[in-house]
Amino acid sequence: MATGPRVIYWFRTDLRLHDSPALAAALALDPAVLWPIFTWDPHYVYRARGGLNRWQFLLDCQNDLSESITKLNSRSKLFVLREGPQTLFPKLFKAWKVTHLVFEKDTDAYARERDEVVMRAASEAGVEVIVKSGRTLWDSDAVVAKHGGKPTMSISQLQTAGAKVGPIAKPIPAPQSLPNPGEMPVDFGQTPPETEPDFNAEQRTEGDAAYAKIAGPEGDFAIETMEELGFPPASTPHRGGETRALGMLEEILADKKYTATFEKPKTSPAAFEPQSTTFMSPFLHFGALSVREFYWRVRAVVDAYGKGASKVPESLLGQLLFRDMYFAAHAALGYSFTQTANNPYCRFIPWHLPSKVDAKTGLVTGEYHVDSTQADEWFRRWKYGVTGFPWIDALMRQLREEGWIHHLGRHSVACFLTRGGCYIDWERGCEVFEEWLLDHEPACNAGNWQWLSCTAFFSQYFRCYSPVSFGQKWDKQGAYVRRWVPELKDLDAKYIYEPWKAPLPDQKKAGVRVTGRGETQERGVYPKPMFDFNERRTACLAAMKKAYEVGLHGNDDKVLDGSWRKLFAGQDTEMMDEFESDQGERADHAEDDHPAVKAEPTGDEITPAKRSADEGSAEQHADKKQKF
DNA sequence: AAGAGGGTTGGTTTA
DNA sequence: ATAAACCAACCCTCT
Repeated sequence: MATGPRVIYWFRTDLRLHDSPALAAALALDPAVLWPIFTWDPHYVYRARGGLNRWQFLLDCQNDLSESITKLNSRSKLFVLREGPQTLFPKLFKAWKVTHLVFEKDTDAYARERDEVVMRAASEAGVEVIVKSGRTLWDSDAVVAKHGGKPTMSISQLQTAGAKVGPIAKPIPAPQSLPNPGEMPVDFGQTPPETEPDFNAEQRTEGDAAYAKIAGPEGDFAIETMEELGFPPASTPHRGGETRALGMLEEILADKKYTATFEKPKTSPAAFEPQSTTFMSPFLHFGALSVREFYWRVRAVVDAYGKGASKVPESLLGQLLFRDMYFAAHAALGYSFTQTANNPYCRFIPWHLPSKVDAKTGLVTGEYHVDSTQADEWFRRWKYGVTGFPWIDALMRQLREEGWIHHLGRHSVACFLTRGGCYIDWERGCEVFEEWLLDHEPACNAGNWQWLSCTAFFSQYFRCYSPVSFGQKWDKQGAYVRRWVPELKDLDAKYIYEPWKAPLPDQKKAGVRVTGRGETQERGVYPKPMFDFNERRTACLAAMKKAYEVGLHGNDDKVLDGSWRKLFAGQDTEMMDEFESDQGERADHAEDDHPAVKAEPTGDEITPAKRSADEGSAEQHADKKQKF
């Protein structure tokens, strides 16, 4: 056996060979053997929401990386072990006689906990751990330290703190060779994963064999397949991998004008095939593209372009700064950054469908209270793209099928679900994005939902996206809507954003009937709008004004113990209805009150009569509130 | 210290 | 057709 360091390089969200400070540090050890491994972590398989499209994208990234590793050393590849890292590593350290464990830092709240456990085990086993920052422009922990331990809540704060950390590191070239892997005995017992609760059970339709054997079905540490995971095929046309990412980057950079003059607010959310933005975000998420490689390559084009180049924050480089801002905010706050409860920086708004919070841990459980069956119906119609507003429905359908929509499209649907329509908790939308986005990043997703819902980062709640006008501004003829809502593809452009206004002869001519509430899959039927948007906008605006006046934040005692309701007493605006513990009380009034909002188990069957009774007028809600 | 100005990305009406 | 003014008015930073 060769002497020298016996190194595990643990790949996680850094599925690349180029510009990897952690991989460079591993190779600098001059290892006698180096095992590039990936551990199949039950947390992501069962406890985090992950849609088929993102699983496919991950597998693409792993396969591409593995091939690239094999090109550098025909005896090596990405070795995948099917067990949680917390239990696996202590066994690997012994069985493989490991001297060093090297990985890239991950500041995600779960990742930190996981890595703490692994590092403790390494310390007990006498294994040296090397962790290098490589996922962001600046080490997020260093940014936080230079920002007084506080989360970065604006671009200027991030820039100021970043400047104190130092210049953004220049990218490191990919290695030219890799050491051989050592022997890989796995004659120890496999610790079975916790499979309950399983947030992804619904999509696991083909029989879960993810953990059947620690080294995979053939015992060769192969990369998983969708079949092995129990998943049907993904629907997205977008494919992952470092090779693809670097190829796409070259194409972007080749268009110097596009790269240098990019202004995010001027890129169209209605553009498709191709989209108007770079589509680099899913690759950044999995680390298939280094953000510093992206930054410095763009920077070179911008610097050479000279006058006329766009500026931070609208520019391409500005977009990368936002990403670092959210990462540093998350690094500072941990789990509380991705929820309202116990988050001092997140405004409390009494939205419908609030998260259930575990009283012991203070963390959201992944379930929510149905305080209003009407709101729950709106939420489902929003999620599945049958709101009756074509612009919103097109976006949600593209998101579901492809795992990606333009940033401004995300603004539209997020505003619509929260402060500009449904008045539903941003955490509900955040969870749907978590499931469906290829580029889902816990920090960026939560941060952007807070931004759009005006609970943090942004507060001009009177700037409200119209589900009609905003789409029209970008796409008068409605090509985007026709692509994603084919029921409407032949409708006159006059009505494409408001099909309910189309006279019957026009509907007939276009082969569509605008009717119902999206409950049917029938061809040639498109639902009526689920509410009068202008009415809802007015109600939401008034409610936001009230919530801002009350001025509570997620960590306020009154929020955590429920006594916040007193501060909203007697007001006449939209807000969270009573639920559960309050239910005995509300039952007393239920008979003579408003039947449509009576607490019912998941009301799929809301009659039209009920619906009109509950159709969210502020007066009705006021009436109801005063009784309590 | 009060007030102006800025804040990646609104909508509608009027000139 | 484009641009400015208005809508009703948020928070934070800077001077």
